[in-house]
Amino acid sequence: MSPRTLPFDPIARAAQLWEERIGDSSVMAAVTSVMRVQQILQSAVDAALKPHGLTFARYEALVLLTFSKAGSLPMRVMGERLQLHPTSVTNIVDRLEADGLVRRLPHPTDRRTTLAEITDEGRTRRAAATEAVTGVDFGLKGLTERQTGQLTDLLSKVRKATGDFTD
Amino acid sequence: MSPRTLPFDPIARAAQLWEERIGDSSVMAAVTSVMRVQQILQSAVDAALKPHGLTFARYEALVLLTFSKAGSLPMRVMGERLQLHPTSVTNIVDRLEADGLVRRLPHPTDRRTTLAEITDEGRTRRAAATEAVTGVDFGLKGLTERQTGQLTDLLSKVRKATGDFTD
DNA sequence: CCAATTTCAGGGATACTGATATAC
DNA sequence: CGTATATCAGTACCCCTGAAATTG
Repeated sequence: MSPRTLPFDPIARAAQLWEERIGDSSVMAAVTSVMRVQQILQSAVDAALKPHGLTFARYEALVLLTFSKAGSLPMRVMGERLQLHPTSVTNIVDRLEADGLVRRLPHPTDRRTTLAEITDEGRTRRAAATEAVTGVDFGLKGLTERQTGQLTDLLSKVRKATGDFTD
Repeated sequence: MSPRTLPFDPIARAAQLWEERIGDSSVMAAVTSVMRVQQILQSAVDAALKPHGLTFARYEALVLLTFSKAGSLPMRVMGERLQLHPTSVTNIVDRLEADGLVRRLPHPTDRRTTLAEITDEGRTRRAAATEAVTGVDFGLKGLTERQTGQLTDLLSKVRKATGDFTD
């Protein structure tokens, strides 16, 4: 495996060269930074969830169902909220159902739609997994509470501008 | 396909419920935001690169080689700079070489290592791809230049705190 | 003998396309 | 009839593990 630490900031170095050869580097540096930090967070979260048999995507699905009033949601709605492709929802619910964390139910009035309902075991697993990920701060380090909020705010501007939501 | 736009911010809503049921939500909101924005940027960049037959990972490799003095680097070094697994470097160089954008060369003194050298066609492709990605601002919208810099700074704190680099 | 570099085989995760069955 | 929901088959991409071959 490659050394995990470089003696310089590779993004800052790339930005400098980009500036000399191509042009303004601020957007490129920001985008590359998001990509890299996402990798860091993803691997930290996945490592914390692995002992619980969950990936981040499946964990998010469990959390979403936990927060729903009836403990169940149409799969289409899950896809909307989690921004997942319909086939990805099918796959995630498949795995969760195989592990007994979720149960498929027919929708009471619309027979096209399928509800995914969290099971008792799913709720237990979700609680344990939450302890695991919060215990490592989701892999997020180096920011004050205020800076953490600033990061969320900046990213929400991006999400809003790209049509992720309106309000 | 699900509607691409929700009439509310799903992360803000999740954060509110998290706060009521679990506890402080600032870290969870920031991490979820990074994940979501990364998806948005990745798909925007990949869409811009697709007509040029490149993924973002392969594009980054081309840029790295373009910036190197000799137009070539040991594959191990590419992995370090791009934070890629050795097998991922092999795969990426495989694809680039199959497209004639990169060439494998023996290292002059260390016969264990292989150099990847960008070809003339690779340089041409890299330039065209750069126009494509900068033309859509790498998918990054909604931030002023100053906010873009703030985002990079905040994320660099995270990268440094997690050992991505030292300086 | 041990370490470094690269490759290969194989598996896991997610995203997408296109097609299908069912139901509104 | 057209639309919506979910599934399935197949593909692509990237990551990782473990093992091997070559060389330092």
